Amino acid sequence: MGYTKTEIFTDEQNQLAQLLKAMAHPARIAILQRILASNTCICGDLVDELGLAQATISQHLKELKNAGIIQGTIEGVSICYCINPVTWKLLQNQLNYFFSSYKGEINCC
Amino acid sequence: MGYTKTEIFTDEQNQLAQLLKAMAHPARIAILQRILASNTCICGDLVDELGLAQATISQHLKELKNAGIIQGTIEGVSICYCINPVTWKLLQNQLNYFFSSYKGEINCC
DNA sequence: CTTCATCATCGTAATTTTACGATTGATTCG
DNA sequence: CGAATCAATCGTAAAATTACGATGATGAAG
Repeated sequence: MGYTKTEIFTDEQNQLAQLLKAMAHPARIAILQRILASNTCICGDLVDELGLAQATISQHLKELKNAGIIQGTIEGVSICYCINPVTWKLLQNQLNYFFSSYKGEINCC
Repeated sequence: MGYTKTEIFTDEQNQLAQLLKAMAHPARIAILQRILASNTCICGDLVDELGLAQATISQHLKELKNAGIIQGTIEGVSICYCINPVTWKLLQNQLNYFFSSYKGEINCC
């Protein structure tokens, strides 16, 4: 064992877990905050701003890209990343749905 | 290496990442959905409903509890879990703040 | 007190994640 | 073309995660 048993869960559960996992690292939170803040896209500035090696940043960007949360386009010699609006909206909706199903603390525990 | 360099990130970034990580597994999503659905708390029903071993469920519950997302109280022979309203609200606020800072797709990429 | 039921913990194996140096690929500039 | 720059990829080591059987602890029931 050691791998996640995705086959016993619903597609929705797996998808939400995958999106959350892609965000669940402080470096990737920082990258997303940076992209959200400077609406214009960024690139290897991250290597200077965060204290991580270029290979590591690239790896984190790849994970965010694989999850569909960000997208990148070539901009001359550098690469420009920004939010993927489709996935972003989807994740937002999933989370809204999730949190809205909490009906407050109804005398339990 | 192989460990996360938490010291180079802000407390907020680390905290949000930790909460998301606690949720970022389909089994834990399923557990939370189950707790949210049946507002009354549950226990080892999860072992029957999800297709995972008892030790595995217990481990997932422990992670959710360590992150402060759920809390459990002893209820006779079984244990009753439910949402920790404080952390739940905190996470919701953090995420709302996060998503609200997205200003739509402004011609980039 | 003994047995049963429920859950936590221990120990362990397989896998994944995190991080980085080194290298490669692509594009711009001189 | 050659040098420089930026980013991806490769290879690898350390650590964390996932899963489960076995065992231990605690309270209920007889």
